[in-house]
Amino acid sequence: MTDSKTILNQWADEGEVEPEASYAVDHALSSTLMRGLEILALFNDSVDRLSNAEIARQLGLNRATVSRLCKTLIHMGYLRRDPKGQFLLAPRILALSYPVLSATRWRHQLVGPMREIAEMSSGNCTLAVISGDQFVQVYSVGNPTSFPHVPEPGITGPLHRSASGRALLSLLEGQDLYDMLANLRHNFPDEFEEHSSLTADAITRCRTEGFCASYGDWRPNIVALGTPLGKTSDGLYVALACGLPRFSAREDYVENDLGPRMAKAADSIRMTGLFESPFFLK
Amino acid sequence: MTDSKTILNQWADEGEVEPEASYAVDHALSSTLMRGLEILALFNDSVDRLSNAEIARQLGLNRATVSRLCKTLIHMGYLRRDPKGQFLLAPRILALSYPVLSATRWRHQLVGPMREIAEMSSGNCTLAVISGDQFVQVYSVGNPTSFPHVPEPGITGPLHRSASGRALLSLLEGQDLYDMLANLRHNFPDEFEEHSSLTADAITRCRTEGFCASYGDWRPNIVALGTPLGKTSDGLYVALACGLPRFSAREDYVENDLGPRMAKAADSIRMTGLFESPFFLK
DNA sequence: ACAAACGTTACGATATTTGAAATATATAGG
DNA sequence: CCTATATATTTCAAATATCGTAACGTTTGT
Repeated sequence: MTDSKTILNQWADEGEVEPEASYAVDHALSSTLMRGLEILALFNDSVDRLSNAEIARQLGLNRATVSRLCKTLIHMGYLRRDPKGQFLLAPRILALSYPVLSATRWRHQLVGPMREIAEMSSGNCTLAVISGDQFVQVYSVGNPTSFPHVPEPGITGPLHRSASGRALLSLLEGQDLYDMLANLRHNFPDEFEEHSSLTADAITRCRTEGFCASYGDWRPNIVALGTPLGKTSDGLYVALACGLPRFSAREDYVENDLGPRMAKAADSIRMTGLFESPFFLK
Repeated sequence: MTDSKTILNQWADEGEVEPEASYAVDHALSSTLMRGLEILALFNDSVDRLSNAEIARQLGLNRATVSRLCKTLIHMGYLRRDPKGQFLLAPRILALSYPVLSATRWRHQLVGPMREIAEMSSGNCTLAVISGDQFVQVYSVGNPTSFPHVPEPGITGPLHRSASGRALLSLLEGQDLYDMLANLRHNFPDEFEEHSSLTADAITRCRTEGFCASYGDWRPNIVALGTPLGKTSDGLYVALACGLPRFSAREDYVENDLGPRMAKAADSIRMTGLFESPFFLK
């Protein structure tokens, strides 16, 4: 424990990441565009429709401003209105994602192995990549009904607090990892501290044993295993994870059976040459 | 043929749709936001990376402007740069889609029937909804490798020139259909004329026989069958389609075997009560 | 029926965005 | 290797697009 703390501190202890930026309004950025995108990002799993006033409240904007921005978003086809006048995301928003999906054709080759993992864990298996300081789920197989959330492409989550995320972090090397951790610490000061030793352990474990486990660190009722895959030719870091309901996950089984098997699956996926091997395996 | 022309003309012949708008800069819309979104929309199946200059050229913007907008998009996490400095969509863009996908939970109940259709046609089966004047594919099953494109959520296509689109059009009633057709004619004058009789026939056929066929009207080498499903509780029009390579699609088989079977499949899907039945079946 | 909350439009002030020009960096060609 | 061309970013002042106030019309709820 002290050991792992030390490792993490070594990596990302002192020093401000961005001396002053990030909260101050950066005059090199376009605030109108940001606000428009922030409106789109307000929608999520549980909030699928929003009123003008609600948007204004949440973003601290004037109602008139929101009205105009939403009108623009509707004009562009990314928003629609329900009969009551509330705003909804329009399906056309999927079109923005299409190029990302079609650029990850390699994904299809992982369907087989992922199915196997999902079956052997009686849970689901997901594929995630790093985007910014989050992981983004790109694909998933398995039974969705047994989960509190809907595992679909586009779910995002914290890199330092989930099995997927930690497996992804383990792929970062030297300065890259340092920067990312510093960034995470900066953005989630409390949370980061709370999970720092678990995160450090998980990273180390991914590198030595090929997998890591999270017992509800992110979604309370889900036990997850993560395993790093590598980096694609266009620079995406990729990891696999599998998740199962907490009640059906005996620790002994997870650590000594499922974990090693996932590591093995990852090994054989890497054999295909789809990814640049992690630095710690070279 | 003259018959079908008449039908269509009846629906949407004379009259300008929007007296003057649509090309003139609408001062009620936010141009900065539009430009930012237009940048994201430049990416597609074949164009996965763009330079600043290329973006500026395509959108007719100053390079400095593009630089700032892209910086903003990167800051928001929706764009990234490759080693050469070119811009790429970041996976985080998938996160915008997630609420749309998770809102269409009913989709999971169609997986079974869709698999069957894909198998019996030795092609693929796709689920599409209307968004604006396009259809958007929401889900697909089947073998992707035999196709020239990658069938993934997010593909968009023309409502008047594809089996999916025509099946969706058949669901629109009265004024709604009239408006949509007028809109399509306005946006694609030549194309619309060229396909008008086929479109009219297809709509009629969907309503009477439950399906329509397109022999390469959209993707030249693909024969597609479309069948209307209905309207979801939150107002989305939904249709199924199946596509197969042209060479393996004998017309007799398509018309007299596959088509009726798709119509039958659609019927039994409608029995589940997931959708509000089409007006022409009430 | 009234009050309160909401959504949209108009309009003037102003803050944000824009494009030109300059700088810096990269790429290609001779 | 150097020059020439293309590209990306920054600065800055001008301009204009955006914002918020206020007013209006609607809806909702008491």
